[in-house]
Amino acid sequence: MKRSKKERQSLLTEKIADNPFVTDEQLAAEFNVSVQTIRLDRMELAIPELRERIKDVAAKKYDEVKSLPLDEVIGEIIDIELDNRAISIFDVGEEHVFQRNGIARGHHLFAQANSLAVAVIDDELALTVKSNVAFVKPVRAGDRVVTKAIVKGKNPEKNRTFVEVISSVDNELVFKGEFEMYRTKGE
Amino acid sequence: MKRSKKERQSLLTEKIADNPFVTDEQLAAEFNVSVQTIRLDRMELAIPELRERIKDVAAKKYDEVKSLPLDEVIGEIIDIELDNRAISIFDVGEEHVFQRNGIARGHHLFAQANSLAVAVIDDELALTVKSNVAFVKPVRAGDRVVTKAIVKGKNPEKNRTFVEVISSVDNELVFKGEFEMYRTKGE
DNA sequence: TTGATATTAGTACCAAGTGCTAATACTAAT
DNA sequence: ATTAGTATTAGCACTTGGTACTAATATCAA
Repeated sequence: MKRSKKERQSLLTEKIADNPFVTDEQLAAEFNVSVQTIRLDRMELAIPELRERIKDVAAKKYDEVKSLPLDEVIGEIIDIELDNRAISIFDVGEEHVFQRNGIARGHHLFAQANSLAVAVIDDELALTVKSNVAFVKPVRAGDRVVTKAIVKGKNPEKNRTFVEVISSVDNELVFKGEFEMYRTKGE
Repeated sequence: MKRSKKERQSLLTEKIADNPFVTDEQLAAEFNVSVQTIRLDRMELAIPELRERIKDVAAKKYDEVKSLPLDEVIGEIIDIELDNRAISIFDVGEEHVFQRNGIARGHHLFAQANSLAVAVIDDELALTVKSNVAFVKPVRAGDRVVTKAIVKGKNPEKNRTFVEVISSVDNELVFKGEFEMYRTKGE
Protein backbone atom coordinates (compact mmCIF):
# COMPACT_ATOMS: atom_id res chain seq x y z
CA MET A 1 0.00 0.00 0.00
CA LYS A 2 2.51 2.56 1.16
CA ARG A 3 5.86 2.75 -0.52
CA SER A 4 8.10 1.87 2.40
CA LYS A 5 9.08 3.53 5.61
CA LYS A 6 11.35 6.04 3.98
CA GLU A 7 8.69 7.52 1.81
CA ARG A 8 6.19 7.64 4.63
CA GLN A 9 8.68 9.37 6.87
CA SER A 10 9.53 12.04 4.36
CA LEU A 11 5.84 12.67 3.71
CA LEU A 12 5.31 12.79 7.43
CA THR A 13 8.01 15.38 7.91
CA GLU A 14 6.39 17.48 5.23
CA LYS A 15 2.89 17.09 6.63
CA ILE A 16 3.93 18.16 10.07
CA ALA A 17 6.00 21.07 8.82
CA ASP A 18 3.00 22.15 6.81
CA ASN A 19 0.58 21.79 9.70
CA PRO A 20 2.09 21.33 13.16
CA PHE A 21 -1.40 21.04 14.67
CA VAL A 22 -2.01 17.49 13.46
CA THR A 23 -2.20 14.62 16.00
CA ASP A 24 -0.59 11.20 15.72
CA GLU A 25 -4.04 9.69 15.39
CA GLN A 26 -4.90 11.81 12.39
CA LEU A 27 -1.57 11.01 10.81
CA ALA A 28 -2.05 7.30 11.45
CA ALA A 29 -5.42 7.40 9.72
CA GLU A 30 -3.96 9.30 6.79
CA PHE A 31 -1.09 6.90 6.25
CA ASN A 32 -3.10 3.77 7.04
CA VAL A 33 -0.70 2.71 9.76
CA SER A 34 -1.06 2.39 13.49
CA VAL A 35 -0.54 5.21 15.91
CA GLN A 36 2.51 3.40 17.26
CA THR A 37 4.16 3.45 13.88
CA ILE A 38 3.69 7.18 13.69
CA ARG A 39 5.23 7.51 17.12
CA LEU A 40 8.22 5.43 16.11
CA ASP A 41 8.61 7.55 13.01
CA ARG A 42 8.54 10.75 15.02
CA MET A 43 11.16 9.38 17.38
CA GLU A 44 13.47 8.41 14.56
CA LEU A 45 13.00 11.78 12.94
CA ALA A 46 13.24 13.60 16.26
CA ILE A 47 9.94 15.35 15.72
CA PRO A 48 8.41 16.46 19.02
CA GLU A 49 4.84 15.77 20.02
CA LEU A 50 1.94 17.96 19.08
CA ARG A 51 1.94 20.02 22.26
CA GLU A 52 5.62 20.73 22.04
CA ARG A 53 5.30 21.73 18.42
CA ILE A 54 2.49 24.11 19.22
CA LYS A 55 4.41 25.53 22.13
CA ASP A 56 7.38 26.12 19.84
CA VAL A 57 5.27 28.01 17.36
CA ALA A 58 3.76 30.09 20.13
CA ALA A 59 7.13 30.75 21.73
CA LYS A 60 8.55 31.92 18.43
CA LYS A 61 5.67 34.31 18.05
CA TYR A 62 6.43 35.60 21.51
CA ASP A 63 10.06 36.20 20.74
CA GLU A 64 8.98 38.12 17.71
CA VAL A 65 6.74 40.36 19.71
CA LYS A 66 9.55 41.08 22.08
CA SER A 67 12.03 41.81 19.32
CA LEU A 68 9.66 43.98 17.37
CA PRO A 69 10.33 47.18 19.33
CA LEU A 70 13.85 46.77 18.01
CA ASP A 71 12.55 47.67 14.61
CA GLU A 72 12.93 51.25 15.71
CA VAL A 73 16.04 50.66 13.67
CA ILE A 74 15.88 48.49 10.58
CA GLY A 75 19.18 46.70 10.24
CA GLU A 76 21.82 46.30 12.88
CA ILE A 77 24.03 49.25 13.64
CA ILE A 78 27.60 48.06 13.83
CA ASP A 79 29.39 51.39 14.08
CA ILE A 80 28.28 54.87 14.96
CA GLU A 81 29.88 58.25 15.54
CA LEU A 82 27.13 60.63 16.47
CA ASP A 83 26.51 63.56 14.16
CA ASN A 84 29.18 62.24 11.88
CA ARG A 85 28.73 58.78 10.45
CA ALA A 86 27.17 55.34 11.04
CA ILE A 87 27.14 51.90 9.49
CA SER A 88 24.47 49.23 9.64
CA ILE A 89 23.99 45.83 8.09
CA PHE A 90 20.78 44.19 7.04
CA ASP A 91 20.37 40.61 5.91
CA VAL A 92 17.74 40.30 3.24
CA GLY A 93 15.44 37.33 3.78
CA GLU A 94 12.73 35.66 1.75
CA GLU A 95 10.19 37.78 3.55
CA HIS A 96 11.67 40.97 2.13
CA VAL A 97 11.51 40.11 -1.55
CA PHE A 98 8.79 40.03 -4.15
CA GLN A 99 7.56 36.51 -4.68
CA ARG A 100 7.42 37.03 -8.40
CA ASN A 101 10.98 37.94 -9.07
CA GLY A 102 12.92 37.52 -5.82
CA ILE A 103 13.98 41.16 -5.73
CA ALA A 104 13.86 43.04 -2.44
CA ARG A 105 11.02 45.48 -2.04
CA GLY A 106 12.33 49.00 -2.16
CA HIS A 107 10.91 50.13 1.10
CA HIS A 108 13.13 47.78 3.06
CA LEU A 109 16.23 49.39 1.67
CA PHE A 110 14.68 52.75 2.27
CA ALA A 111 13.80 51.75 5.83
CA GLN A 112 17.35 50.75 6.58
CA ALA A 113 18.72 53.97 5.13
CA ASN A 114 16.13 56.13 6.82
CA SER A 115 16.62 54.43 10.19
CA LEU A 116 20.32 55.00 9.96
CA ALA A 117 19.87 58.64 9.06
CA VAL A 118 17.67 59.05 12.13
CA ALA A 119 20.10 57.17 14.33
CA VAL A 120 23.15 59.15 13.31
CA ILE A 121 21.48 62.36 14.40
CA ASP A 122 20.79 61.29 17.98
CA ASP A 123 18.44 64.00 18.99
CA GLU A 124 15.30 63.66 21.07
CA LEU A 125 13.43 64.24 17.89
CA ALA A 126 14.90 63.57 14.50
CA LEU A 127 12.52 63.48 11.58
CA THR A 128 12.97 63.02 7.89
CA VAL A 129 11.88 66.10 5.97
CA LYS A 130 12.94 65.22 2.47
CA SER A 131 14.82 62.49 0.80
CA ASN A 132 16.12 61.71 -2.60
CA VAL A 133 16.97 58.10 -3.23
CA ALA A 134 18.06 55.86 -6.06
CA PHE A 135 17.73 52.08 -6.22
CA VAL A 136 20.83 51.40 -8.26
CA LYS A 137 20.85 47.63 -8.47
CA PRO A 138 18.40 44.92 -7.45
CA VAL A 139 18.98 43.24 -4.10
CA ARG A 140 18.02 39.63 -3.51
CA ALA A 141 17.28 37.30 -0.62
CA GLY A 142 20.49 36.21 1.06
CA ASP A 143 22.28 39.47 0.29
CA ARG A 144 23.87 41.34 3.14
CA VAL A 145 23.32 45.04 2.67
CA VAL A 146 25.93 47.30 4.24
CA THR A 147 24.72 50.84 4.63
CA LYS A 148 26.77 53.91 5.48
CA ALA A 149 25.37 57.22 6.54
CA ILE A 150 27.51 60.35 6.47
CA VAL A 151 26.47 63.70 7.87
CA LYS A 152 27.19 66.16 5.11
CA GLY A 153 26.07 69.53 6.31
CA LYS A 154 23.84 71.53 8.58
CA ASN A 155 21.56 74.49 8.57
CA PRO A 156 21.31 75.40 12.25
CA GLU A 157 18.85 78.26 11.73
CA LYS A 158 16.35 75.89 10.20
CA ASN A 159 17.27 72.95 12.44
CA ARG A 160 18.24 70.90 9.44
CA THR A 161 20.92 68.28 8.95
CA PHE A 162 21.82 66.67 5.65
CA VAL A 163 22.77 63.03 5.57
CA GLU A 164 24.11 61.04 2.65
CA VAL A 165 23.46 57.31 2.68
CA ILE A 166 24.91 54.62 0.46
CA SER A 167 24.18 50.91 0.57
CA SER A 168 26.16 48.16 -1.04
CA VAL A 169 26.22 44.39 -1.39
CA ASP A 170 29.64 42.82 -1.80
CA ASN A 171 31.12 46.27 -2.30
CA GLU A 172 28.76 47.00 -5.14
CA LEU A 173 26.52 50.00 -4.84
CA VAL A 174 22.85 49.04 -4.70
CA PHE A 175 21.25 52.13 -3.22
CA LYS A 176 22.04 55.74 -2.52
CA GLY A 177 20.11 58.57 -1.01
CA GLU A 178 20.21 62.02 0.49
CA PHE A 179 18.16 62.76 3.56
CA GLU A 180 17.21 66.13 4.91
CA MET A 181 16.56 65.72 8.60
CA TYR A 182 14.80 67.95 11.09
CA ARG A 183 15.98 68.08 14.68
CA THR A 184 14.65 69.83 17.76
CA LYS A 185 17.90 71.19 19.05
CA GLY A 186 19.96 73.06 16.51
CA GLU A 187 23.04 71.86 18.43
CA MET B 1 -2.66 38.41 52.83
CA LYS B 2 -4.20 39.04 49.46
CA ARG B 3 -6.57 41.92 49.02
CA SER B 4 -9.70 40.03 48.12
CA LYS B 5 -10.84 38.03 45.20
CA LYS B 6 -11.32 41.01 42.96
CA GLU B 7 -7.78 42.18 43.23
CA ARG B 8 -6.39 38.72 42.75
CA GLN B 9 -8.50 38.19 39.68
CA SER B 10 -7.44 41.41 38.04
CA LEU B 11 -3.79 40.59 38.77
CA LEU B 12 -4.38 37.14 37.41
CA THR B 13 -5.82 38.47 34.17
CA GLU B 14 -2.77 40.67 33.80
CA LYS B 15 -0.31 37.90 34.60
CA ILE B 16 -1.82 35.56 32.06
CA ALA B 17 -2.05 38.22 29.39
CA ASP B 18 1.59 38.99 30.03
CA ASN B 19 2.68 35.37 29.96
CA PRO B 20 0.16 32.86 28.62
CA PHE B 21 2.61 30.03 29.29
CA VAL B 22 2.05 29.96 33.04
CA THR B 23 0.32 26.96 34.66
CA ASP B 24 -2.38 27.04 37.32
CA GLU B 25 0.09 25.55 39.74
CA GLN B 26 2.59 28.34 39.25
CA LEU B 27 -0.15 30.91 39.63
CA ALA B 28 -1.43 29.24 42.80
CA ALA B 29 2.04 29.38 44.30
CA GLU B 30 2.42 33.00 43.31
CA PHE B 31 -0.86 34.09 44.83
CA ASN B 32 -0.64 31.80 47.85
CA VAL B 33 -3.93 30.15 47.10
CA SER B 34 -4.88 26.66 46.08
CA VAL B 35 -4.88 25.45 42.52
CA GLN B 36 -8.66 25.10 42.72
CA THR B 37 -9.06 28.75 43.51
CA ILE B 38 -7.09 29.63 40.43
CA ARG B 39 -9.30 27.32 38.39
CA LEU B 40 -12.43 28.93 39.77
CA ASP B 41 -10.99 32.32 38.97
CA ARG B 42 -10.25 31.33 35.39
CA MET B 43 -13.78 30.00 34.99
CA GLU B 44 -15.32 33.19 36.28
CA LEU B 45 -13.06 35.24 34.05
CA ALA B 46 -13.54 32.88 31.12
CA ILE B 47 -9.80 32.41 30.70
CA PRO B 48 -9.03 29.16 28.88
CA GLU B 49 -6.52 26.61 30.12
CA LEU B 50 -2.83 26.77 29.36
CA ARG B 51 -2.90 24.51 26.31
CA GLU B 52 -5.76 26.40 24.74
CA ARG B 53 -4.01 29.69 25.35
CA ILE B 54 -0.83 28.42 23.76
CA LYS B 55 -2.77 27.01 20.85
CA ASP B 56 -4.43 30.38 20.35
CA VAL B 57 -1.10 32.15 20.24
CA ALA B 58 0.26 29.59 17.79
CA ALA B 59 -2.85 29.74 15.62
CA LYS B 60 -2.62 33.51 15.46
CA LYS B 61 0.97 33.24 14.38
CA TYR B 62 -0.14 30.85 11.67
CA ASP B 63 -2.80 33.18 10.37
CA GLU B 64 -0.19 35.88 10.26
CA VAL B 65 2.14 33.82 8.19
CA LYS B 66 -0.63 33.23 5.75
CA SER B 67 -1.62 36.88 5.59
CA LEU B 68 1.94 38.13 5.38
CA PRO B 69 2.21 37.80 1.60
CA LEU B 70 -0.38 40.54 1.64
CA ASP B 71 2.31 42.93 2.75
CA GLU B 72 3.37 42.93 -0.86
CA VAL B 73 1.29 46.06 -0.64
CA ILE B 74 1.49 48.26 2.42
CA GLY B 75 -1.90 49.83 2.97
CA GLU B 76 -5.18 48.75 1.47
CA ILE B 77 -5.83 49.65 -2.12
CA ILE B 78 -9.36 50.97 -2.40
CA ASP B 79 -9.35 52.17 -5.97
CA ILE B 80 -7.11 51.48 -8.92
CA GLU B 81 -7.02 52.33 -12.61
CA LEU B 82 -4.01 50.60 -14.07
CA ASP B 83 -1.33 52.81 -15.57
CA ASN B 84 -3.31 55.81 -14.53
CA ARG B 85 -4.05 56.23 -10.84
CA ALA B 86 -4.59 54.40 -7.56
CA ILE B 87 -5.66 55.14 -4.00
CA SER B 88 -4.78 53.30 -0.82
CA ILE B 89 -5.45 53.83 2.85
CA PHE B 90 -3.22 52.94 5.74
CA ASP B 91 -4.18 53.09 9.39
CA VAL B 92 -1.25 54.09 11.54
CA GLY B 93 -0.95 52.02 14.70
CA GLU B 94 1.18 52.20 17.82
CA GLU B 95 3.59 49.80 16.19
CA HIS B 96 4.38 52.28 13.43
CA VAL B 97 5.40 55.24 15.56
CA PHE B 98 8.48 56.20 17.50
CA GLN B 99 8.03 55.45 21.17
CA ARG B 100 9.67 58.69 22.10
CA ASN B 101 7.45 61.12 20.31
CA GLY B 102 4.56 59.13 18.85
CA ILE B 103 5.35 60.19 15.30
CA ALA B 104 5.18 57.63 12.53
CA ARG B 105 8.48 56.35 11.25
CA GLY B 106 9.09 57.69 7.78
CA HIS B 107 9.63 54.38 6.10
CA HIS B 108 6.06 53.32 6.69
CA LEU B 109 4.78 56.28 4.72
CA PHE B 110 7.39 55.61 2.12
CA ALA B 111 6.41 51.94 2.02
CA GLN B 112 2.79 52.81 1.40
CA ALA B 113 3.70 55.26 -1.34
CA ASN B 114 6.21 52.92 -2.92
CA SER B 115 3.83 49.97 -2.84
CA LEU B 116 1.18 52.01 -4.52
CA ALA B 117 3.58 53.21 -7.19
CA VAL B 118 4.46 49.57 -7.90
CA ALA B 119 0.84 48.49 -7.90
CA VAL B 120 -0.35 51.16 -10.30
CA ILE B 121 2.12 49.98 -12.90
CA ASP B 122 0.90 46.38 -13.04
CA ASP B 123 3.73 44.86 -14.95
CA GLU B 124 5.37 41.51 -14.31
CA LEU B 125 8.28 43.45 -12.99
CA ALA B 126 8.00 46.99 -11.69
CA LEU B 127 10.92 48.37 -9.76
CA THR B 128 11.62 51.69 -8.20
CA VAL B 129 14.61 53.36 -9.80
CA LYS B 130 14.57 56.74 -8.15
CA SER B 131 12.36 58.61 -5.83
CA ASN B 132 12.13 62.03 -4.39
CA VAL B 133 9.98 62.36 -1.33
CA ALA B 134 9.04 64.92 1.27
CA PHE B 135 7.61 64.26 4.71
CA VAL B 136 5.50 67.37 4.96
CA LYS B 137 3.79 66.91 8.31
CA PRO B 138 4.16 64.41 11.14
CA VAL B 139 1.71 61.51 11.17
CA ARG B 140 0.58 59.94 14.45
CA ALA B 141 -0.92 56.70 15.68
CA GLY B 142 -4.61 56.57 14.90
CA ASP B 143 -4.25 58.66 11.75
CA ARG B 144 -5.69 57.28 8.55
CA VAL B 145 -3.35 58.05 5.70
CA VAL B 146 -4.96 58.32 2.29
CA THR B 147 -2.45 58.01 -0.52
CA LYS B 148 -2.99 58.76 -4.18
CA ALA B 149 -0.67 57.74 -6.97
CA ILE B 150 -0.93 59.36 -10.39
CA VAL B 151 1.00 58.22 -13.44
CA LYS B 152 2.55 61.36 -14.82
CA GLY B 153 4.61 60.36 -17.79
CA LYS B 154 6.55 57.68 -19.57
CA ASN B 155 9.79 57.11 -21.34
CA PRO B 156 9.11 53.96 -23.37
CA GLU B 157 12.62 53.74 -24.81
CA LYS B 158 14.06 53.46 -21.37
CA ASN B 159 11.15 51.46 -19.95
CA ARG B 160 10.46 54.14 -17.39
CA THR B 161 7.26 55.40 -15.87
CA PHE B 162 6.95 58.42 -13.61
CA VAL B 163 4.48 58.34 -10.76
CA GLU B 164 3.50 61.14 -8.44
CA VAL B 165 2.28 60.19 -5.01
CA ILE B 166 0.62 62.34 -2.37
CA SER B 167 -0.54 61.27 1.07
CA SER B 168 -2.89 63.11 3.36
CA VAL B 169 -4.56 62.79 6.74
CA ASP B 170 -7.91 64.53 7.07
CA ASN B 171 -7.33 66.25 3.74
CA GLU B 172 -4.09 67.72 4.95
CA LEU B 173 -0.96 66.90 2.99
CA VAL B 174 1.51 64.86 5.03
CA PHE B 175 3.74 63.35 2.37
CA LYS B 176 4.53 63.74 -1.29
CA GLY B 177 6.89 62.01 -3.63
CA GLU B 178 7.89 61.33 -7.19
CA PHE B 179 8.82 57.83 -8.22
CA GLU B 180 10.69 56.79 -11.32
CA MET B 181 9.73 53.21 -12.05
CA TYR B 182 11.32 50.61 -14.27
CA ARG B 183 9.14 48.08 -16.06
CA THR B 184 9.94 45.10 -18.24
CA LYS B 185 7.47 45.78 -20.98
CA GLY B 186 7.52 49.29 -22.38
CA GLU B 187 3.78 48.85 -23.02
C1' DT C 1 -26.02 32.89 64.90
C1' DT C 2 -27.36 32.41 60.56
C1' DG C 3 -26.42 32.79 55.60
C1' DA C 4 -23.84 33.81 51.86
C1' DT C 5 -19.61 33.83 49.67
C1' DA C 6 -14.88 32.13 49.24
C1' DT C 7 -11.62 28.68 49.54
C1' DT C 8 -9.80 24.16 49.78
C1' DA C 9 -9.84 19.11 49.12
C1' DG C 10 -10.65 15.05 46.72
C1' DT C 11 -12.30 12.01 43.16
C1' DA C 12 -13.11 10.47 38.41
C1' DC C 13 -12.03 11.45 33.88
C1' DC C 14 -9.76 13.36 29.33
C1' DA C 15 -6.24 14.28 25.52
C1' DA C 16 -2.17 13.41 23.71
C1' DG C 17 1.19 11.92 24.58
C1' DT C 18 6.11 8.91 26.65
C1' DG C 19 8.40 4.55 27.87
C1' DC C 20 8.48 0.00 27.89
C1' DT C 21 7.68 -4.99 26.70
C1' DA C 22 6.06 -8.34 23.74
C1' DA C 23 3.92 -10.29 19.90
C1' DT C 24 3.47 -10.55 14.91
C1' DA C 25 4.52 -9.53 9.93
C1' DC C 26 7.52 -8.91 6.05
C1' DT C 27 11.63 -9.39 3.50
C1' DA C 28 15.98 -10.86 2.19
C1' DA C 29 19.87 -14.01 2.37
C1' DT C 30 21.86 -18.38 3.22
C1' DA D 1 12.57 -23.63 3.79
C1' DT D 2 14.69 -21.66 7.71
C1' DT D 3 16.67 -17.99 9.94
C1' DA D 4 17.83 -13.35 10.88
C1' DG D 5 16.72 -8.66 10.92
C1' DT D 6 13.79 -4.92 10.27
C1' DA D 7 9.05 -3.11 10.50
C1' DT D 8 4.73 -2.91 12.45
C1' DT D 9 1.28 -3.47 15.81
C1' DA D 10 -0.62 -4.11 20.52
C1' DG D 11 -1.05 -3.29 25.32
C1' DC D 12 -0.11 -1.39 29.75
C1' DA D 13 1.52 1.92 33.19
C1' DC D 14 2.47 6.57 33.79
C1' DT D 15 2.66 11.93 32.87
C1' DT D 16 0.79 16.91 32.34
C1' DG D 17 -2.36 20.04 32.83
C1' DG D 18 -6.11 20.24 32.87
C1' DT D 19 -12.25 19.61 33.30
C1' DA D 20 -16.39 18.41 36.00
C1' DC D 21 -18.26 17.61 40.01
C1' DT D 22 -19.12 16.97 45.06
C1' DA D 23 -18.25 18.04 49.67
C1' DA D 24 -16.08 20.02 53.48
C1' DT D 25 -14.32 24.22 55.71
C1' DA D 26 -13.32 29.28 56.33
C1' DT D 27 -14.41 33.90 56.43
C1' DC D 28 -17.23 37.70 56.92
C1' DA D 29 -21.19 40.53 57.33
C1' DA D 30 -25.87 41.46 58.99
